[in-house]
Amino acid sequence: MTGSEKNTYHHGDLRASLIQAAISLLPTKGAAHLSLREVAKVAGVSHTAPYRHFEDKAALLTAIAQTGFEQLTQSLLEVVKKQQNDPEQQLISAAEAYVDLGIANPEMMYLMFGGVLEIDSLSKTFSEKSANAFTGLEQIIINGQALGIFKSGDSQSFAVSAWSLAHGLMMLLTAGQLRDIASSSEQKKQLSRTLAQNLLTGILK
Amino acid sequence: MTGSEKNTYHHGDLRASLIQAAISLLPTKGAAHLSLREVAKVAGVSHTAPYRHFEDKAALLTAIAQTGFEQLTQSLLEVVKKQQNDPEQQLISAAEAYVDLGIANPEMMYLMFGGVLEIDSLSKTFSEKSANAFTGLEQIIINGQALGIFKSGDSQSFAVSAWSLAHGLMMLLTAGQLRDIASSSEQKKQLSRTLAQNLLTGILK
DNA sequence: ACCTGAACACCGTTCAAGT
DNA sequence: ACCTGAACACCGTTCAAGT
Repeated sequence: MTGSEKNTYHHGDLRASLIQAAISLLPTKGAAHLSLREVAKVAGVSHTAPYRHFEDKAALLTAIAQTGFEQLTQSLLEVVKKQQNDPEQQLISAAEAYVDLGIANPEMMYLMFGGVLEIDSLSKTFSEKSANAFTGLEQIIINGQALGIFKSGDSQSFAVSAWSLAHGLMMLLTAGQLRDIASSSEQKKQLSRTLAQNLLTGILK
Repeated sequence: MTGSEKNTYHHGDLRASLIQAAISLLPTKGAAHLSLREVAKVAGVSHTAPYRHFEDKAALLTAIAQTGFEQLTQSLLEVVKKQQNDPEQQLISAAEAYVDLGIANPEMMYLMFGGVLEIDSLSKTFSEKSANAFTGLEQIIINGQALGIFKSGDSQSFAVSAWSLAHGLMMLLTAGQLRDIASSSEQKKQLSRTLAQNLLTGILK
């Protein structure tokens, strides 16, 4: 018992255990109905123990959302690396990765983007994490412009366009608004590629 | 007292009064923290009275969300009518109207799209109301194709593209994710027009 | 330093009872 | 038919107390 085992239950890194417990409950309970007391129970501590590690429930939820933003940033970075020097394909794959994440973790998406958390509470998380994801997108655009593949001009508005398109599709799919159009995972991913293509080539004749 | 006044407080149309009370509380309390007991108090009835008119809290929230979908559908219809036979301008104005609604009612957007309600609970509302909004969009596309302004081809994917773009931008703005790029209402509306333009003309050279 | 248990002010929901 | 009040099983949060 010199450290090879977590000494007992309540010890080690309760903060991390609480985050882990909350993430495990998220898919079944839903972002809107996650209870701090149940998280504590799953972590094996009393319902007041979390207050030594988080100021309140919102602080715990923010910590969870942060892991979601990290996941999102990482998926996008992987996509960019795998399609080196093909900005067109990068944009299509980025949209697909975004939709993929929503399919896999709908309740995490609601937590990150559904207004569960106050905007101010997420401020720091956003500035650091979701800005990174956006910067990745902007780099794809700027690179594509340098290669002469994309139109020159307002790179920021191009990046916001791509982000909005992918984000909107992901949210509409997650909320079930497009279930008449795409129900299976494969249909959803196909739709994300088609939409990215539409943004690339435009719909004007 | 032959009908010119609502007989007393608890009478007339409590169902409508409850919906009205809930809508009035929505902006300040937030979709995530609206309490049925407080709605009842504002409506001037006991906290159990709502159960004569709604099966549960979710049913009340669904009724509120439905008014949101009606508002959305109506704004889009107005836009279409005001820009008759100019599908390009219709698409730009539709995006702007969508963003406008989000600016005016952020908590309503969270209620409609933020995962507060179960998908099944919204099923009927969606089939009837948000399908209408989408049908309006599709009509813009089909009309534009008939006029030779838009590319021929998959009109449905064009409509979903426009919807996703507007929806994503609105949600990102509402959640504060784009506050470094657009903070004032005018900047947000400008951004919506720019993005619609990007979708129209494409970003590929 | 870290955790517990009692306590408080809230919830949503059910049900017998009142008019 | 419609509404009320008590009751139940939950919440988030605070605080004195334990180790």
